[in-house]
Amino acid sequence: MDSPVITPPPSTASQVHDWLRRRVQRGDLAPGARLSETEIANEIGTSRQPVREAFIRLAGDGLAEVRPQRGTYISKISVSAVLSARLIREAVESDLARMIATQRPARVLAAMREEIDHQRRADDRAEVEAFIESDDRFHRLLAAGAGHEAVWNDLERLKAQMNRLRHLSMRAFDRAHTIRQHVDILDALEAGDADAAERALRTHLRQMLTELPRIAVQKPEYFTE
Amino acid sequence: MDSPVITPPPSTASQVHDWLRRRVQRGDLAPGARLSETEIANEIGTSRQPVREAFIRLAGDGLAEVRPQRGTYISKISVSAVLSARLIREAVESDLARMIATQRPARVLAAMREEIDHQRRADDRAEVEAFIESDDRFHRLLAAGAGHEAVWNDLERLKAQMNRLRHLSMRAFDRAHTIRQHVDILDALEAGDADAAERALRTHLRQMLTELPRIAVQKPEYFTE
DNA sequence: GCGGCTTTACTTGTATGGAAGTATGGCTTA
DNA sequence: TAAGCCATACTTCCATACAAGTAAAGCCGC
Repeated sequence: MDSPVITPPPSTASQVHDWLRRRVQRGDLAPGARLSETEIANEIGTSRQPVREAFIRLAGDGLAEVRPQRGTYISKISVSAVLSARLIREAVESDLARMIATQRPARVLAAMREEIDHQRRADDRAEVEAFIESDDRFHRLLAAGAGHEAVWNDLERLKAQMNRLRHLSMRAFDRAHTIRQHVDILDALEAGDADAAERALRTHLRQMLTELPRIAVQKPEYFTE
Repeated sequence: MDSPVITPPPSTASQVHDWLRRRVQRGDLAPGARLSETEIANEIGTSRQPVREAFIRLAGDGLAEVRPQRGTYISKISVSAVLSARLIREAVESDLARMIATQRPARVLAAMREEIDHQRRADDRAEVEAFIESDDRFHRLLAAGAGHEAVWNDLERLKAQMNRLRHLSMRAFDRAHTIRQHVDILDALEAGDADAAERALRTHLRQMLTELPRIAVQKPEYFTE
């Protein structure tokens, strides 16, 4: 019998932290934007302390920088950090794809097919947020299918950097292109062709290498390095 | 002309954080150990607030858990987290090794050879800490050689979990074995044989798969999952 | 002896005031 | 006009007090 998991009621600080993190990832808070303990505290009706602690956690996520006596700012998107994160994802997901190609777990492959359908619908309706979430689930299934779902959580911090970029760059063309590449990956996995799956996956993730410069030129004030 | 990089004086909170993190990684603070804001504050002569903020950062590193109204504890070593971290490292370093094998940057290869000498000396003198540090530098050179040193920083959080295990498991036999495997890797890199380098590296990192169960049985109270 | 309640000593969470550092705009002075 | 000083209005950091929840020891009644 499973024991129920007892979770303590979320503290003010952690709620503020979650709220800020979501806003940063969605691009609602722009890179370089200034935050103020006092201002947010007044806004939500608490003292400065919980807000301050939320800032510390946000800095721990790499999404903000606290400069003593000067102010707290949303981190700009570091080009080199994005490139590193991308390289890591490519390496890890390649290995995961090879594992799946040899095991071909039916339920996971079916779930991936379903996500692709989901992405088609989201694309038709131009629902950007839903598309991104399904895209995330598709890649998460790679880890789950290989029996290493925990890997995905470890990459959370890295993905945070890439997610901000994705919210900036997502266009209708990109979505259609992404779906085609997902199909290529899944076809190779279902065929049990590890080499083809790895190639398709690396191609897919290298897409970002062409998007990054485009966005960096378009919104240079959002980037560093 | 390079401008000097201005770093603000380290705050009390960040100093406490650094201190705690080092102690956790060296195994000085055992997994499951209890921490107290008040106790540490009195010990170092400050108020609870900076200590508390150091706890928050430590929790962000995945090295502690703050349980509201109950206490703060050093995280136990999560078996699944270690396995995930290992899998990620294997995937990433394999790719890095392949890059180096094709480029063969002379200075980096020489530096790696030097680190191996360093490791031999540390092994002779049974200097565990020095050995581990050199081991770290050896692997870091993989990233640097491939022109992606930033990757290594991104893996810092993952390595933190593995480092604690390494401090628990390090024996004279392991050190000698590690050195031999480092030589295998470097030989393959210098020969420009990407496949051999990848094989040697994966073999090396899979060593942990045999060490983990041994330690987990020996000190079960340090582990979860 | 033993189950259950109460007290008490802890824990972390939040509020608030002041200290110290930084940036900015305006004034002074040449 | 322009350079330099200075007051002022911020910022984060730290200290302190109090609030609220937890856990364990001890007492009480049976």
